[in-house]
Amino acid sequence: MRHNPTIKDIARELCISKSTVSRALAGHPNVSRETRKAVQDMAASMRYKPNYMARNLTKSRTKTIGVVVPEFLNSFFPRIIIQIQNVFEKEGYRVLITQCDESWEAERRNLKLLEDNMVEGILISVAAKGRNTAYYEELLAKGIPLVFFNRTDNSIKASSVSIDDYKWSFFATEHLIYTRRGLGQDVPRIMHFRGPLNIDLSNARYRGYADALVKHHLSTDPAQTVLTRDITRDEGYRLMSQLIGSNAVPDGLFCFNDQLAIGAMRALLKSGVDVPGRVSVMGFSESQSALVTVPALSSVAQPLEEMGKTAARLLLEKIEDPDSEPRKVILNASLNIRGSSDPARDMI
Amino acid sequence: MRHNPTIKDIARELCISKSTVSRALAGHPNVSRETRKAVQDMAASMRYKPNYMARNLTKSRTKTIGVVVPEFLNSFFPRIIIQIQNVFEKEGYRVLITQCDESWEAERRNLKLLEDNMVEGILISVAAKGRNTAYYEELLAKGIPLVFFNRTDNSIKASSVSIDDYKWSFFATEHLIYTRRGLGQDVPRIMHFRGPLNIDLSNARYRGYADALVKHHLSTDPAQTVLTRDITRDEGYRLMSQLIGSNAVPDGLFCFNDQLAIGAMRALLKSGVDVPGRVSVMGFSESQSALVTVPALSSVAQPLEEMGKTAARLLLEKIEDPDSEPRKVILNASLNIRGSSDPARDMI
DNA sequence: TTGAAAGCGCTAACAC
DNA sequence: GTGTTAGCGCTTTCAA
Repeated sequence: MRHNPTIKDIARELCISKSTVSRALAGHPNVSRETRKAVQDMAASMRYKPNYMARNLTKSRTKTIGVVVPEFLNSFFPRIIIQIQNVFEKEGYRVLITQCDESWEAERRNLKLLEDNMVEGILISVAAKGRNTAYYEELLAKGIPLVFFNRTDNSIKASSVSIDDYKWSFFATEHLIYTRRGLGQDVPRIMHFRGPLNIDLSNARYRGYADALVKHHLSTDPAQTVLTRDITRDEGYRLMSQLIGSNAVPDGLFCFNDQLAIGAMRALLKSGVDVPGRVSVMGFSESQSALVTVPALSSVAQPLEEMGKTAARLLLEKIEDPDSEPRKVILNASLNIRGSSDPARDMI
Repeated sequence: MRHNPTIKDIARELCISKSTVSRALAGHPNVSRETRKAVQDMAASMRYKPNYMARNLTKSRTKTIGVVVPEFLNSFFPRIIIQIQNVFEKEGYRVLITQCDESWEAERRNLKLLEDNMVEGILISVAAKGRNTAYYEELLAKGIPLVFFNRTDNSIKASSVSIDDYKWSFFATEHLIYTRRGLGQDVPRIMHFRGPLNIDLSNARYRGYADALVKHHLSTDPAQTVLTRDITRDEGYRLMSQLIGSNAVPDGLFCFNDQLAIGAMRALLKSGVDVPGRVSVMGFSESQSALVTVPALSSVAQPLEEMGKTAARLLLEKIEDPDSEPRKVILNASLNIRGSSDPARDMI
């Protein structure tokens, strides 16, 4: 690294003190107009850049926040992250992004990494495997604010942004029921591929599903709910292949996420089972691929951009006023009905 | 932020000087075994963490590098980024990630942002729209090393990692020719959806395509190559719809990337055109969705993990030895033939 | 083997 | 308005 000009250099050049330079640059009131102008011109001509480390050291701040997501290979989290970055960069913060591949240990390592980097706050969506509740609390106790988004940890007293997973799962399941009944099946058998138990929202989604069945007087046989090992396409494919093998193909399938749904649909198509004619399939969270499958996948769309922005603002709020009360924001969502669940829709 | 313990605190506690503490912690040789032990124990019990800003300020380093990618909604760049992070975190660096949504101006802003953050080096894959060559050179001149990956700027003298886009496009095109000939079409009409002209590799891909046609004595009518406006699914869909409308559906289609290919395939399927029976389609870069379409999409697979690791190491090399010569690394790739191009393959 | 002192670049009292 | 001084937490001569 070459030597960058410092306020000292500017001061020497102008034969004034560095405090004056500092003040002029910081836009302090008590600087004469001429001095300020001179300093600004000199700074520009020397291509001066403030050294943020020195500045932050004196102010004992880092102006850095961290983001922890379970994965970022699907477009879901990247779309949120982009918004987070937008908000924080505007405020002069740096954003450190980490992903943990759904692993509990990696999540912990990431949190530690961010802590070591002295971030002023952390935005997190919890991993599918395992739970770091104790560590979240430790961070909170150390004065590092946490804001949860999408996948929250409800046992923690911290701000969060999410949608009403219960409600939308209820609606999604009802949609499947209505559709199958519309096709003449009065008592459709609707199954659920249920996400990991240690994601709070996966339980909410399950309850939404189950309650919809109850409301419509349908069987809630536990065998209709399959707990998934992973939340990937491969897992969806595997589970549905099993069902096909044991002749237990349902009339409707509501999946924890799109990946599972896409995998399941693929297994069905491969076996020549008609989707949606024979089985209606619904995903959740509207992935990139929902519009790539044939038929296109019905899913619950979340306002990701808003979620990112809101999460960022909640964290900013907490950083600026550490004593502010945590807030739980619930965003709206929507049901995107496509060909995978409803024969009346375009298949492509 | 609460007050973290500093070496001063440790020193006071142990009644020794902070220089000794610093040395003990840094693993300097000239510290007695007992002192070192005492310091380490005390540091552990006080939960001491070095303040990286102070450390970096004294050493006038930032231990931060930046990454600039054109987008990260497709899994392509995230997969590379994960590897970059792995390499650099192991070396104690922070990684700042930025994306520019293919925009030239946003890319420039990102570079500036990274520069303001005093990164010690930048890993970049250039945006589709516009080119910041002059700015790259400015950064290089300022002593900030740049390493290009995937999408390089060949006019810049800097290290880079990529695959041989010409060669693999040539192979991909040959595959289409062989397949169509195998189906009895001696003189197949192979089209190309060509990527943005200001991405160097998009020209390489075009040349590979064109040369394959020449080799096999096929028409290289310019009308067979369509310059795309974007490199998205929508654009692929739009272009193919036009071709269908004007009755100009080709026998084979080689696309700049998977997104275009998927969009094109969708337009074909929507119009009831048989893929691959009537048209063989090939993408490039093996996206997440390649295995979601029906038929599955043939594509050129790149070693993304290796690309990320290699790019990271090249940058590290350059940071540690600024005078080292730039190196251009070409990685191997492979042709993944699936149902979209070859009727002999599984469609699902 | 250890300590004292200077300094990295910047900000913020406190004087004048 | 402006300069002086001290200090953020750490490393690194230079002495002892």
